[in-house]
Amino acid sequence: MSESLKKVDVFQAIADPTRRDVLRLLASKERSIAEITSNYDMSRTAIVKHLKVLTEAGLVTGQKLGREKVYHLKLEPLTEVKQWLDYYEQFWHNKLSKLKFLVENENEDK
Amino acid sequence: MSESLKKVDVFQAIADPTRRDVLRLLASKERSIAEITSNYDMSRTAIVKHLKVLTEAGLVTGQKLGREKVYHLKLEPLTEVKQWLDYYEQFWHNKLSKLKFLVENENEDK
DNA sequence: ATAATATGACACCTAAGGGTTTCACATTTA
DNA sequence: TAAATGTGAAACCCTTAGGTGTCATATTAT
Repeated sequence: MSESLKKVDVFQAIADPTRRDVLRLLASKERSIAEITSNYDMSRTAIVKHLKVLTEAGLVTGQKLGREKVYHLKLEPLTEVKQWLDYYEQFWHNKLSKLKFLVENENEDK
Repeated sequence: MSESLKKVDVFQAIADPTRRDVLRLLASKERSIAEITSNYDMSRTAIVKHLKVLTEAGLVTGQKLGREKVYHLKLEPLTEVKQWLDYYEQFWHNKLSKLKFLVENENEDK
């Protein structure tokens, strides 16, 4: 038993474009709430809510340093997404290469 | 110009557990709406809505055969997810292998 | 022809998601 | 110590998500 207090599903956490963008921001370096917020055209409160979701999904953690709270990225939960994707990769190589060809060359069955 | 009429983001489409499960069902074989519905404790109408979302994300397609409508899986949109994940894999191998070790062996920094 | 089956199309409900503003409090900085 | 900065927390709003039930219609099966 460990790390299982995730209140938010990682798939749900990454469903929102803003949240994916925040992850991208934190990938380069850790940032304070104010710093993150400065990148978006929305209120700090809204960003904090997104950070809460990301935190509960285990994708970020925040620690207080003085008066600011600095968030950094945590990649572990992405393994779940990767594993989920891996399941479909078996079909990928069998079918997708063909399908992709068909799609790119459009309506073959017309 | 092709396939770009996706009204629903693939990340949003896979955010719902039921929808991920429907994808899993369709991975084994194509199924009619009634057949899909029989696997869940919810109304056909609800399932149809999920199928609509999946369709608009490009993850499934349905074709009418007689009086039933048969859905089958389409994997292409998952490439977007895969690419997104790949971006983070650069950190994965650098940091995650270590992190994973730390996590699995719990609180090292205590 | 009739009955059973499968789906389509609505109207409707409730909770949750994503956003806002406002105010209070803690911590720096001048 | 006074002002500025960064955050926490609450109340509120609107739209959408996910679900329901009902009725009509098309297609099989008896």
